[in-house]
Amino acid sequence: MLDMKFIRENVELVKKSAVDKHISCDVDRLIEVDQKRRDLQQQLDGFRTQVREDGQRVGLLRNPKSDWYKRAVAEGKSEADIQAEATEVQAELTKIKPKVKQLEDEVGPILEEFEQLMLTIPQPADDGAPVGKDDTENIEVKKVGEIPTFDFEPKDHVQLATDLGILDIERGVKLAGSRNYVLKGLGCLLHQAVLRMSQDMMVQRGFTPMTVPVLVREQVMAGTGYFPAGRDQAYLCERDELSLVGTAEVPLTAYYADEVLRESDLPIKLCAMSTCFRREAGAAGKDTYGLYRIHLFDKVEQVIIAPNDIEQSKKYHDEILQNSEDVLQALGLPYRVVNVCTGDLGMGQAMKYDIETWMPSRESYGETHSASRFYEFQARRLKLRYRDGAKKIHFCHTLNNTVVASPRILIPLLELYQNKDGSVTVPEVLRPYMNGCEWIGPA
RNA sequence: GGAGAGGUGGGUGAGUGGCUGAAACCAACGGUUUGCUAAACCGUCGUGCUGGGUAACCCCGGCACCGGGGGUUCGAAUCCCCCCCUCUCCGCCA
Repeated sequence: MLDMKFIRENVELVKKSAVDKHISCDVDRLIEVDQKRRDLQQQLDGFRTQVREDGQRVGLLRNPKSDWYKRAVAEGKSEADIQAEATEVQAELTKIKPKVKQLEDEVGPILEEFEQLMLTIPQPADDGAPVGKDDTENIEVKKVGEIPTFDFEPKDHVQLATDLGILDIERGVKLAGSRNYVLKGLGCLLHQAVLRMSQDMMVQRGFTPMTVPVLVREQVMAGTGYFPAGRDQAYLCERDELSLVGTAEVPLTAYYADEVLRESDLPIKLCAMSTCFRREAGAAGKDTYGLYRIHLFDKVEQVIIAPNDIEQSKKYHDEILQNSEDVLQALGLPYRVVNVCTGDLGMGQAMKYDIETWMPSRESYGETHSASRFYEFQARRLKLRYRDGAKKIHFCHTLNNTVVASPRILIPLLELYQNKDGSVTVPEVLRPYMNGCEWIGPA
């Protein structure tokens, strides 16, 4: 969410940035509703002032112990006069009541519309983000690692893992429909090893590991920017008014919502391993093969809650990017980093780096990580604030990045570590997490 | 699921119809005192929206907010209704 004052003063900029992001929103209507809201509020405030002041007078005139009453008596007014005055004032206020009620009825829907509209205005992209229409216009920032060549015909991860008996897509679909799977045996252990290794790295780097709810309230989804626009992407448990999160970013970022932190508490660095649920609505027919686009996966996520300072935000953005790069380097996977263009940025993101890991079967880099910086966008929605040394309150800045998401990361991992005989070598860093297992062979 | 208690400012907690946006205490911040620490004393100390003046940091007003939403009343933290949440006991399950 943006500051309404900022929107009022930068209408054209806000409009343009929405166009650049390919997000439709009605800024003109917002300006209109805002004006109306302020006009009505002022009228209403005027009436309320009168009701308060005159109402108090009634009370004082009716109270023989009050100064007002004594003063009136001193001025020679009779008991009857005083009571008559009170009754008169009261009668006037009774006449005002319907006017107040009418204004209140008018302002209610306006306020509601105002709030709804505010939620649809995207965060303008940072100058550092390239302007572009979609992911084809993202700009490569760097490439790390060699793309290996095989001296045999490599298998894709589905073939490979199915042959090894560590992946069962058919029965996953039987249990839960398309885009589901079952990892078994060493496949399950490999999946968990990647997650555990990554989490340990984050803990070593000072991130507090958390176990968080993955079924959260509406406000938490809206606060992080996933609702209302992304509603169709979430699994809703409507009976309980809760939604399954698509990422632990949601509960982590909202953890301190509605609170005022101390500046000395910042930055707050959190990470969480959680299951992620995604409907993938509108993705029908896209990436239907294998473990790339699935409804349920596990992910270690990192979140930084930072002070309201653009330079620091940029610094932390680099930091969370580096953390994830280090995970890929530890795993020995070749990847590249792209600066995501405006057309591919989400609602609240000012800037985003995606990390794409080389996936032989796709003959391309595939997105495995997404490092976003939001400035105040999420914090405003969440009322996530801190008090500085001068006791002034500011909204925090928030950032997040994938540490590792599995099984998607198993696609490059399995494919790149496969051997001619159909076995897979376990990367060294993962072996301690797999009881020393060095090698996955046919069952 | 049943019974009871309760939700008030950063915290504890008073307040049952009227100068109460809210006592007191604690924490925090500023100051005095001080060889250091500590203590004592004085002062400041909610948030949001909004109007106006100098408009960067500032100053003066208005309104809203005492879990949420409705209602009664000239006037509601205080009375009534609905909902949510927390705690305790019982039951049930692990």
